This record gives sequence, structure tokens and C-alpha cells, in this order.
Amino acid sequence: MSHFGRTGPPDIRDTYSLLVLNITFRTSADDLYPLFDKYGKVVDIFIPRDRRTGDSRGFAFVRYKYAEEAQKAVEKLDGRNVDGRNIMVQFAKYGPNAEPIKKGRVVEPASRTRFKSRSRSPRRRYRDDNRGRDRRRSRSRSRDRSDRDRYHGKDRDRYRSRSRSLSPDYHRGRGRDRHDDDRARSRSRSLGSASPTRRSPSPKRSRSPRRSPGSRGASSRSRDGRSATPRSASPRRRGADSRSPSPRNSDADD
DNA sequence: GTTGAGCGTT
Repeated sequence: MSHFGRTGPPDIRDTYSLLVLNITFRTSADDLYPLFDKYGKVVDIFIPRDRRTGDSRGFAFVRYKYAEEAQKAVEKLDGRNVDGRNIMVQFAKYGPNAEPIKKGRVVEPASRTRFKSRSRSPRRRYRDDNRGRDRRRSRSRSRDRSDRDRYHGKDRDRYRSRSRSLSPDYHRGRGRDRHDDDRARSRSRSLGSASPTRRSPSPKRSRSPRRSPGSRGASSRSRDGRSATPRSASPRRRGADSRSPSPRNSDADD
């Protein structure tokens, strides 16, 4: 999804990709376009975004028509303050197909390398030999937290259902079974071989042991539409829910 | 609303 072309990469055959790092998460291609376009003909600008969230990942790719212009932009825009943060512009070493770009050859003088060395933090270390996507996973520590949080939300349902849809191997192996197993184990641990007597901590402290996984499970199931059957659980649940007209209003225990 | 090493989409 480029701002110039809605159909993926326009033409990388005669374009030089530049990698812009350290940009703010709110910086968009439109914000970088005028900056890079000033130093050369920008063919296209692409900013990788999260598939789930859709927000910028913190870096962008700027495609130049000529390497010389790209090189110039790298030297000029590299370290430029954008939106409050200094961006880092450098030639992209890898293409979209995980193929090394032969064109975007880094041609920087030795003197400049030294200059950049002291200007740049040594912490920036390219992957030694691993170029797989594993790095991507561990790349976002903070992002992982967000993703994890999301997994606890509603998005999780979407992924799960989708996974099952395009995962014939898991047609009925993992996923649900695993959940069941987990639940079964949980239950078994609750009142199973675990120490039942020892399981009782200070009774006077445990005032609200209402933390039961059943609540979540029921909710999840409802979403699935599998065991909707409100009729089955109706009799019992209705009684509990029907505590509204309960004559016990003096019981302010809760 | 947050975060910060890094390499990309139809």
C-alpha cells in the first residue's frame, strides 16, 4: 500500500530503496515525502504497519529514482529531526522478497564512515548472521505487551477462528482441544489430585472467591455460538440471576 | 494515551 500506488511495490527494478529508522510512530509517508522529495525524485514511500493494529512500526521505506539522489538524501536527511526525533536514513539492504538489493549499494567514503561512527550510537548493531523474521518477534518488546493484551481482548476470537479456517492441520487437533485440556487440568487441579485440604487458605481473608474461570469460559463459548443453548443453563442461571426480586434485601453481605 | 531495535506492502 503505497501512497502512490495501491498495488504493492510499483517498480523496484529502477528504484533505490532507503530505510528510514527512528521515526515517530505518528509520522506518515506524507510527512516524509516533502522531506525526501526535496533531495531527489521520490518514486514511492512505504511505511510498514502492524497487521493487527495498523499503526506505524517506527520506520519507513523511501524509494528514489536515482541512487545519487538517494545517497544525497541519506547524507542530508540522516539524523534530521522529524517530529521531535532524529530519523536515520540508510540504504535498504534487503528487498521485500528477502532478496538483497544489488542496486542500492552503500557507497560512503571511509572518512564519512568514521564521522558517522562517532555520531551514531554503537548500540545499533546489524544482525550478525541471522536475518530471519525471528528478530521481528523479539524486536518489539513493548509491542509484544500490546499484542499480548490484545490477545486477551476480542481480537483473539478473530485470529482463532481464522487460524482454524486456514489450518487444516489443526482442523480439530489443537485449539479447542487444547483449551479443553487446559480447562480440564485446571479443574482437576482445583478439586482433583491436588491437596484439597491444604487448598484452603485463610478463610477469613478469602472474602470473595468469586474468581471462577467459568465466567470467561461461558462468555467465550457464547461467542462461538456452539453451546448457546440458553435453555440448558437457563434453569440454574435464571434462578441465580433472578436474585433481583429476592426478598433478602437485608443481606448486605455482598 | 503508552513503546524505540530494526528492513517492506499487492
